[in-house]
Amino acid sequence: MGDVPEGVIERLSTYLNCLIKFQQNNVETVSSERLGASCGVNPAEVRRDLSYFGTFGKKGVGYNVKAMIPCIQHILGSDEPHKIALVGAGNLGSAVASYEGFSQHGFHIAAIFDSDPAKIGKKIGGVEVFDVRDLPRVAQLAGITIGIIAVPPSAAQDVANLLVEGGVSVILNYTTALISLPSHVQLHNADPVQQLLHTLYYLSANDRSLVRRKRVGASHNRARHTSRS
Amino acid sequence: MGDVPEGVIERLSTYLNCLIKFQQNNVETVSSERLGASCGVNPAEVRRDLSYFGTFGKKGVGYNVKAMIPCIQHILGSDEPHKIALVGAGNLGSAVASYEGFSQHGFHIAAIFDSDPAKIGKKIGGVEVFDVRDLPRVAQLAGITIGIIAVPPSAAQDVANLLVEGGVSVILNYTTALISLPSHVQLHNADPVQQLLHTLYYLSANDRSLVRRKRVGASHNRARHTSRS
DNA sequence: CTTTGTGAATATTTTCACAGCT
DNA sequence: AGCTGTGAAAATATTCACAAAG
Repeated sequence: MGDVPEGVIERLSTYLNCLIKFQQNNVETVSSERLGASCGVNPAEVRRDLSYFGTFGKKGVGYNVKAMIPCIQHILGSDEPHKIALVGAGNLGSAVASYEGFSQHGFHIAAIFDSDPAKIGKKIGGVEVFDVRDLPRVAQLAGITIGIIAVPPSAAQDVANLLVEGGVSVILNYTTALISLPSHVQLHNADPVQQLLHTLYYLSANDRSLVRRKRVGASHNRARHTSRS
Repeated sequence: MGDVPEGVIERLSTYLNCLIKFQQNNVETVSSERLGASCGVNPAEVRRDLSYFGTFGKKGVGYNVKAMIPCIQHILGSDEPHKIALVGAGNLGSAVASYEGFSQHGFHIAAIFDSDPAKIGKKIGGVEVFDVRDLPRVAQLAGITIGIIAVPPSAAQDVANLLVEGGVSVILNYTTALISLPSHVQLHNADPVQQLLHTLYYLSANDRSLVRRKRVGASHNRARHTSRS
């Protein structure tokens, strides 16, 4: 009953990142050992992760970097273009809008939305700012599939509703607000506070637990990594 | 040999968030069922997660919202203040600097760093911008434990090295760059592209896999959530 | 000799299901 | 009657270890 584990998909996007870096350094082939090392993943896990989708390597040689990249892009779906609606043209919105990394992976900010009349009609990074009330109409018209919420937390749920109405499939939420969504829409929380919070636990030796623990001060140290959200 | 699973810690910060929202709505007690529902987590998992750290609930009643919050804060370590060094005073840096959510959880941006002479010496959100070359010295002096990288990707590794030299324990990386770090420093990647990439896989029906799959078009739909990072 | 792809073994995480407290 | 806390079961995920390929 084993489908592709969620972790596999997360790691795949990490592998893709690494492979792109390898390519930039003119590395032609990588072994699962090398790829794993650069992502903080066990080599056997790299091999199994890839084996869910086919066989990509040459025994005795490894994986061809150049050939691998479009394969993973295809698996993830980043070989097709995806249109983004960015909501919120404030500080954070502007940062996201001016972020160069999107286009490299087929993402395209198609429209920006805000409620501030002073911003509506202007352009940010070459993209027009629309009235947020027009969001559902514009999003549907433009075929937007991804929404990014970069507004104050108090407005986040309203914005989420408009995005759903506009037909998006994925919402990336940069606020601390808790968002409720119909189950066919994916929610991904990217609030920096949330992200920092759970790293704190691993900071100082764990005498934090309020109950006697099994192994105290044990080794949770094999190069702690994280990515996801 | 089972220590506290990493997932538990991630969920804990989600529970905290939910509990704070419940408190704002004057909810006095929550059952694991209710808390779980609002976080997208199975009630039994909520109970087990909490049980790693003690017993917090009353049988037949549930968990006291007000009492629970400081407990989780203590477990995570967010009851103590934490100083942040923010590197990069551009668009993204400014967005992070003006983010109100930090202080609520004991985070405090103690210093901002940039390499642009035009920015050095100015203030952003009341915090002074220092020369990035002074980072190690200033960070050590101020007792900074967390570094946030919000510079162009090409400078990210250099910045990371300076942060390590400055003695930070956690680095939140907002760039696409791959960062190498000594194993005693926690790395957390928060690149929005990475975050979006792996959601794509779940977007359209999965005919993406390059090999025949077991159950095609199966149900991966129990209200897909994400947070971590 | 090197490195893949994968059955089988391990380890971890989640969920069930229920005894026991309030 | 309602809900927690937790053994035991089930489900998932990771890692080992090796046959087969280049």
